[in-house]
Amino acid sequence: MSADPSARRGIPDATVARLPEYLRALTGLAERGITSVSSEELASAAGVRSAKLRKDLSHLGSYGVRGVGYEVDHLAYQISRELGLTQDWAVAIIGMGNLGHALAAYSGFATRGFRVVALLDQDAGLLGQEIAGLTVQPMTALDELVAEQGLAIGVIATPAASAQAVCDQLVAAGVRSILNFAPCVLAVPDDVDVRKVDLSTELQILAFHEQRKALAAEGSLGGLDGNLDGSLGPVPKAVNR
Amino acid sequence: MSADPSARRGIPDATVARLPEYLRALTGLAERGITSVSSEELASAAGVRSAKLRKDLSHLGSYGVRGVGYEVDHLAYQISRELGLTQDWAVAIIGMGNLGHALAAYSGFATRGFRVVALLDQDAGLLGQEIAGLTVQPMTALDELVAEQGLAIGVIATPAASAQAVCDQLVAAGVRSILNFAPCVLAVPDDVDVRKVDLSTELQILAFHEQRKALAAEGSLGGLDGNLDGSLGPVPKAVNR
DNA sequence: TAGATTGTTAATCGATTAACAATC
DNA sequence: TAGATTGTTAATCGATTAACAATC
Repeated sequence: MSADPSARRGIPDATVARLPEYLRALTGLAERGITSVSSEELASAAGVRSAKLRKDLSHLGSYGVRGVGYEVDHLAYQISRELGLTQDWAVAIIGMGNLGHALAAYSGFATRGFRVVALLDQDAGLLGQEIAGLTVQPMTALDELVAEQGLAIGVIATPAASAQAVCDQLVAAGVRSILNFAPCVLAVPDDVDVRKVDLSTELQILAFHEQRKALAAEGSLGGLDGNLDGSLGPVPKAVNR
Repeated sequence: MSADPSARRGIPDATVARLPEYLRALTGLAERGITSVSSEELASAAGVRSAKLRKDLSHLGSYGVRGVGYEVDHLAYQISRELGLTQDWAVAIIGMGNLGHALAAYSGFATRGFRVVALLDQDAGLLGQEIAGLTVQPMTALDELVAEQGLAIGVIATPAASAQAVCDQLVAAGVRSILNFAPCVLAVPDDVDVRKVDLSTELQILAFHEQRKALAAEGSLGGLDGNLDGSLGPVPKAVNR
């Protein structure tokens, strides 16, 4: 009802998911020396419609100036603050296989706001090994990491078979935010947040649409639309063009 | 209106995004020798409500038996077919840094339905190097890969700065499905599909919720809710518990 | 038949969009 | 003031959910 910041209480999930993209776009503008931006320009940089951008920003407060636009630095700061990036979050990566190894070295994890404080593995063979400047530790180090480093986010990069056990240990140690790269569903208490990144799921979604396109192209070879007659159409003989 | 398979024409995006999880759950059941499953059981394995599962499956057709449930193998096959996994899709990974290297070796990419046929890099220094059984090729190999191997899906694992150029080359070569790991928005024609996997975005979304929890915990120390009086509340002095 | 479970309906909820009054 | 652009409204669209008739 009001536009005041207490409306912050409930920012829609869909909006929260887009804030990082807005922040990235603003950072890019700032680097190019641009100090002011309209919703139209910022939306275009972030790949959304301007109406959606303005609606999203309206959930944070009223940080623009009518007739002028948004001050780049100020808006970036407000979004950072809303996302909780004005502090550093301690992150641990668990599972030092190919993926965990790459994540440890990946710069995406060194973004402002996050600090990788530990690399863990269940395999005794990897312990003590040095990766990206950190020494691989056993899972038993978790309690101490939470108590002394304020570990808040766990990244699971283990095989699916061990992911739930690792997750249980994270939760037992007090970690309440988990990023799961293992291809499986994790069971957690209500107060724990899990986000999942799943490569094969993404590929499968792409495959669905790619198949659609291939079938549509096939159909259009014989006319406007192979199914204008209302039939069920041919058995979809998928092709690799 | 009708339940016939021609309703396949428009499967909601939200449903498509969940099909891979259902398929994974069914594969798991099949491996354990289970041949029949109810919507309640399958939903629980996939981490959704049974009503949502039944609604999702109703978009594919009528593959269950009232009073009995679903035949595991049959349903798995129907979902596979719908997702386009009954054929093999040729995949190329572009950018052989840490992440690309890990993706090349990652088993998630070797899922049934996909075949990594090429690893590409712009850096001449990496060319010829062998990774996971494949030789790193230059970007100029793209046209041939599309023509001769039916390359359909490109995975961009380059730094953000080169992602758009790589994307343009993929599109020019005829690739219409792209999985983007670079932290940037890609501009593509309407007929090209881009899905994005962004590690730092995921972390930032987790940070948002983690901050919420920390503030809620702090607030509840002093009573039921620090803002019952309708004030704007204290300046959120974020803490690392 | 009696019991079980699907597939569908209808209500609810949340997200998107276009339009425009407010206002710099 | 005139021009520009925000923040908000209201309409639309799509997704979720619970309930239940259909039916094995």
